[in-house]
Amino acid sequence: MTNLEIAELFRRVAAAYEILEENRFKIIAYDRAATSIEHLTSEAKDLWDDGKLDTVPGIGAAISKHLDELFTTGKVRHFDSVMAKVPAAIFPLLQVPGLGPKKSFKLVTTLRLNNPKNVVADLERAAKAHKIAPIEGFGEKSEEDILGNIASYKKGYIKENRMVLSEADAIATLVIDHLKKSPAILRVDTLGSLRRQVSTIGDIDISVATKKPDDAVSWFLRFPHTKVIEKGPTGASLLLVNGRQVDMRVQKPEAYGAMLQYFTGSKDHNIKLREYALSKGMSLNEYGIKDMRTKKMNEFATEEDFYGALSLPCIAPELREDRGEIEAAIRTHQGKPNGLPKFVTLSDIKGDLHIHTNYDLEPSHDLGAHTLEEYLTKAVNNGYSYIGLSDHNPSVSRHAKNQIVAIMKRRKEYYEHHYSSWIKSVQKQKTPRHNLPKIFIMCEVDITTDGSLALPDEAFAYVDAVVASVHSAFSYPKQQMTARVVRALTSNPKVKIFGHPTGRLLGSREGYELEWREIFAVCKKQEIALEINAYPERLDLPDSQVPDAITGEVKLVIDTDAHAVDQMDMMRYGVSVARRGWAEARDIVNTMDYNSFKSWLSKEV
DNA sequence: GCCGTTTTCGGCCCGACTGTTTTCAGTCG
Repeated sequence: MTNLEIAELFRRVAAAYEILEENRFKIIAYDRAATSIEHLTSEAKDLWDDGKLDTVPGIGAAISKHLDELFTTGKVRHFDSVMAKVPAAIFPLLQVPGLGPKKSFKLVTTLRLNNPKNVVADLERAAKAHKIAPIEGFGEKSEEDILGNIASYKKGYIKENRMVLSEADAIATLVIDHLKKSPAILRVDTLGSLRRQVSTIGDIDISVATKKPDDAVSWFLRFPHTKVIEKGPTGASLLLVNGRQVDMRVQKPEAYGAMLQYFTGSKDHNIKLREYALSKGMSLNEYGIKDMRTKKMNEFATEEDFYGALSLPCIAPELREDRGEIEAAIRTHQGKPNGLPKFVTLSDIKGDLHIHTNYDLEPSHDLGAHTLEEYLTKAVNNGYSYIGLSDHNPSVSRHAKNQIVAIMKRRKEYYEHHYSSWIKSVQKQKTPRHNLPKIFIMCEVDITTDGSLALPDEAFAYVDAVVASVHSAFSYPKQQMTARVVRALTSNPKVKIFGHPTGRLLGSREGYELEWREIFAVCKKQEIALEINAYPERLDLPDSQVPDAITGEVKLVIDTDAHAVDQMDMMRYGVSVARRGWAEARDIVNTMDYNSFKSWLSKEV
């Protein structure tokens, strides 16, 4: 039973309780347990195996006992009996936007929709036949809404096209640049998932501090768009030419901090924060903080002041996911250990170890677009001390073993020769040599289906280190996939990086399944770094798994997988992933200076 | 049903929006 299935089960129990008019806090408890299970980074079953289920927030004695039964027998008699008290056809309806337990129950019972398999289609037919409007509590408008919502349900609204971070970033930058040109606008920030640097973004939300809201809104409306979705005194929404939506909210400077905090979220963070505030006699909302005794509302110009009023240090947006950041902030405030992390920053990064040049080694996958010299120039501009040339290995199907060895030898000579020529030419321009980036001759090697590496042993003499990655057969069962990866990671001591470890592609491919605890243990023992691949469609390791890697004492490396020089600037997205995963500079090997990094890379365990 | 830095009992996030209401219930983020 997967975490998502358990969460779904809890939500159904909560819905059944809601219809049965159970204690509403019990309903909330089940909903929270569902969310909590959903957000876990390891399988609940694994935690149960280890007897660690009681560490999961929202899982107490009662639910824990139910999960015992679930993992032992495959079902929970108590849940079955609760859900049997309500019609089974309500559950599919909960997936339709706008329909919750109460409305679903009313519809199912009044219209006698008994078949859970067809209930959505049956409801649609009933709506078209105008059988919904006469039902008590419904009307013409809600009948119409139900039809519209069923349509969007059928389109799969849940997976509706979210953007990758880089796309959202690019759009937001254009809008922000536009807004900053208005004299009425004093400050501009992103909000929501973009500000928290989540891997995928729905709408772009932007806040503006202004004393002249009307001027700010009308200036915003001058940004090129196809449609004004709404506009009012507090903000406006535009549909852009590319089909994306941008919302802008305005607030006066004196109360700007509370709005920024509220709309940055996440929802879970805000809920936890409001609970904490309440325990101190304060009530939070998007306008400020209300003292429960005096009923006085206090306004805050900045987030620092807002959090400060709660006796907390300002929590970085990347951490606001209710993954323990409020508890950590309390400890920081009290001067206790295990407080908020000392974040890694972009300027801590000293090199990029996963770069593809256009040197043609007749590879298994894509070549890069630029020369070694062009990447070196970019590395100078980015202030790097070193780069790693990690082209894909030569194609195995098109070459004999000795040909591959010859290619790798030739390549090493090519890179060394070109690097020394480049150094000489740059030195003629009077740049001191000690500021120039060094190179590591590496290779991104396929992990083949049986777990061997797609590079002959003899060829390892011509590389400093290897990035091992899976590029095929993504649907192997978990055990087999784990054995395959473990074999690859332990087959040669020059394997130092496990590239894009989950294999996911945002919006198009789920990652493959791995027994992570086993992978972490192997990486720790072999001193192999897990890659945080900064490519926006990858962001892999995912941020949710970074804390587990750190707890498992596994080192991380942030790489861009650049196939062109400009892509080296995607490093910041990888840094965001690390920050969201609470990583500090000491957790990340490419924050080391050249000498330390070189000795780490060349250390053979 | 969960939970604890004023609590192991007595609380439990907050407001907006919508539609059907005539003061509120349900849903959402």
